[in-house]
Amino acid sequence: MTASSTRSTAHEPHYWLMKSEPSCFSIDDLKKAKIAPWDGVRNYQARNYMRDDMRTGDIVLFYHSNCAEPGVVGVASVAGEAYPDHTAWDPHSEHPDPRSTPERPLWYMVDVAYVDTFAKPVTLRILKADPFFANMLVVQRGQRLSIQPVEKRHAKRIISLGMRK
DNA sequence: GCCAACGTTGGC
DNA sequence: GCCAACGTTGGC
Repeated sequence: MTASSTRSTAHEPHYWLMKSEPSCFSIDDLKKAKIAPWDGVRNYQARNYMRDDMRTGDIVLFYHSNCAEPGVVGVASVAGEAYPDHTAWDPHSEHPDPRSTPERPLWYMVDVAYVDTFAKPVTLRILKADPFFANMLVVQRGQRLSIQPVEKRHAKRIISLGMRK
């Protein structure tokens, strides 16, 4: 084990669920963009996941929230490690925060790359109805965190459900 | 549109 | 450090 190997060698990807309101940024928007910064996160826990725990190649379950059929609609991947969210110090952005400056960034983001859109969305209703998913964060009452770690077994099952015609 | 649950703010 | 008030999230 060399000093550089901890981060630079291939590792088991981690799995994440990332929420977006489709009226704001949908999986179709990501498909068109191919790769996009996940900006605007203004929650410390979600920031910490992006800044401290996400690695290039991690798998993202793209979740549509606050819409008619909330649920996982496709797959993306983390395209690079976190960097300062410059929209925070832009007073004209959607989520300005004057506490964050280029010298002392408060908020961070990662780039996310489009991978695939599910043939059939795996809706929150489906997840809640299946005991296999019972301890996923997203099905817990009152869970609002917009970026959540997901167990590999849950991610694998959701992806296989979603890909099924 | 309603509203419960949550995270943050700020007075004390 | 407590906690009430407030703004936000997000399912329904």
